[in-house]
Amino acid sequence: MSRKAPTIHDVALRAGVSPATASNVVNGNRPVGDESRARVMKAIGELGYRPNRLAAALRAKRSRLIGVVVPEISNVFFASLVHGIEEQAAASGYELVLVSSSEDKAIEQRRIEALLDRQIEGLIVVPSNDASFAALRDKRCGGVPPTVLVDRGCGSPGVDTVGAECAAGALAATRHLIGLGHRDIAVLTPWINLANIRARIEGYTRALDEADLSPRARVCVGGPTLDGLRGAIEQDLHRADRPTAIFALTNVAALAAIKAVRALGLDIPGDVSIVGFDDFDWMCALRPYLTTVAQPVDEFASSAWRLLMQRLSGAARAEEVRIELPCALKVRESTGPARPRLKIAAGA
Amino acid sequence: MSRKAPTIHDVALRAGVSPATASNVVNGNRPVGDESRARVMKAIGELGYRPNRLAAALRAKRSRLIGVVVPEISNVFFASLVHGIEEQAAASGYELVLVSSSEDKAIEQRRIEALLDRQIEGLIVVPSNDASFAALRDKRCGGVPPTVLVDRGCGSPGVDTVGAECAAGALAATRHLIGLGHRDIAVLTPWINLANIRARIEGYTRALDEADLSPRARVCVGGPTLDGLRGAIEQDLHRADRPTAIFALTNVAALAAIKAVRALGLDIPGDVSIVGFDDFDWMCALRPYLTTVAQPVDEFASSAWRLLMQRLSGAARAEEVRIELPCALKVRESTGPARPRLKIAAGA
DNA sequence: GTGAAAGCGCTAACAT
DNA sequence: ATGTTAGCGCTTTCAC
Repeated sequence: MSRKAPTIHDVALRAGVSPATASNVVNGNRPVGDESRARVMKAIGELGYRPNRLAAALRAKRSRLIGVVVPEISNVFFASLVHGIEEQAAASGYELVLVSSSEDKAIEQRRIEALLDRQIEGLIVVPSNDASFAALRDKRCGGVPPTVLVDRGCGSPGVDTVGAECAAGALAATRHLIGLGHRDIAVLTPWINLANIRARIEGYTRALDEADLSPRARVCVGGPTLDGLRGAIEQDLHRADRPTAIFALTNVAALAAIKAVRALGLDIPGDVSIVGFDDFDWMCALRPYLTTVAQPVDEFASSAWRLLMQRLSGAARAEEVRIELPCALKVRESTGPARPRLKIAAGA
Repeated sequence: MSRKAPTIHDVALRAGVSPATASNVVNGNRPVGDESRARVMKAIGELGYRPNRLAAALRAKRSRLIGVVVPEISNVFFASLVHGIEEQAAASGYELVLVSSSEDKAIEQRRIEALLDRQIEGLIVVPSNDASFAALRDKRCGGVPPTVLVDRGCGSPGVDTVGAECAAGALAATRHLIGLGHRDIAVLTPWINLANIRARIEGYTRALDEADLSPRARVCVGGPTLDGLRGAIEQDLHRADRPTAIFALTNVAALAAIKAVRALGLDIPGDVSIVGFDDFDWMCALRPYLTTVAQPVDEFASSAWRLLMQRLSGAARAEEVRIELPCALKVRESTGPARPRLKIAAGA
């Protein structure tokens, strides 16, 4: 901050070449003679020149900035996703501008506008709702940069999407529970208006159907917060015909289910079996290790990046690409055979 | 992307005012007459004008971009920190450019250079090592923007820092263990060359001293990865005089300790008590709920942001500010009375 | 292979 | 209160 930083002009001056040539050795946009190149390199070293990427971006209309939008950075799932994306970005000479929507549609729109104003070249979004992207596109009349939707909004028309085979994952999980003898299986979910969640519910429903258990389907909706989810499932757990198994459709829902079951003094999986969603280290550290439907989050990140780069390089086909990656059911300790319900001990 | 976006020039033209006036209604830098203001607003609406923040930043030399550097985004602690910072940034009209150092000094330097090239106005860094910032400053000969170091590098000269009272936290944790009758308490840590870690070790050592247990101090160093940490503590656990308690100095170390103890078929806290570091939801979901030293991560974020904004506004004093926030020992279920060691069951 | 010149879109001086 | 002008630092025609 002492005296103002040298510009490419200074470099050119010192090297006795034109700014254009200096620029060309820095960016390799066009061939440069060995003689000139050497002198420019020398000048750069002596001056400690660093290019101003802001100016370069303005002129070249290439910011090499990618906007990343997630509902909640502190959610392990999204944090892992961002981690994966950042790795790719660093390797490709891009930087990430990260914003959070807090699961709020209005905030999301506002934050995305901020990203667009910054001339980001592309967008990777876990939208707060399935219609987010369509809304954005409508408002901007098509003036939206290449975008990839991840985890949510999968299959939206006109945009590349990456997601999991949620229905299949949920089907496997529910079958597992039914195979264990469970007949009262509750689903715990933050909401039901997202397609990926609906797919999970559909998988659940299908499994129930197969076993003629459809009438016993029950879905607890608790909102995005831990407390809300916990409250929702606790209510269900208080009923006389309380579920003997809970299928939590997100990692936060799984946490909520565990806490609720504990709070009632019930045993996992003795009284209540639990299947979660997503798979992270802490889920198999303390007991019981959680049975869960693992989503391939690293592949989410790499697929999303690949798709985005294809769009940016113009190498992509006109139609949207829709990637669906398989989930893996990890059977661990939180699920066990169904047992007859005991009353909750008074005062427990 | 259809036809090129309107510029402030177009707005001015349509409103019948000068670009300067249009700019002034957009930015409120100088007062504008009601008449002109209204016409500019109208033009903006009709054209769907959005300012190009890249150009504005270049001209005004104010990017309103803050660089954030963390060792590992997927680590819950850092993810929570970033979450907190992003909230503040959004509220203050800034955006965050997020990079990860992967705990690697060279990568860190490279990524920070990339941030500086983008003319970020400030830097919030969890450095990969205590000397990172000094190295950066040396290399750039003072050409470094306002910076706040968080979690690590606390007390570094010439830079604002935010951290926890690690020694006190560790002292409390170790006293708790000693009070439970433990005499062989191992520390598990990724490394010992970071000041915050050394402070934790110092707190541990002090507590040992108080109880005349100094000769029994043992520190297992396992590197940053879960597997490395787990391997390190497993070795110690295999010894005949294995520890009856483990004090893990990071959340990853805690996870490693738990996994290692489990793998040996030992009970927590029956055979081995564990105290962790940091506090997150999953730590008190599955059993046993983890006793841990909680760092006030949200306050880390808000303090760091406040400090940075003070520097940016010039409202800060010349000397560096050093903030140390208290930790809280959360006593839960993973710590219990020391019991005589039993042999590890053969074949377990 | 190299240079001269024109701006990217915006805002800060300096006018009035 | 408003307009005019210059130029942030860079890249890119277009010449040679």
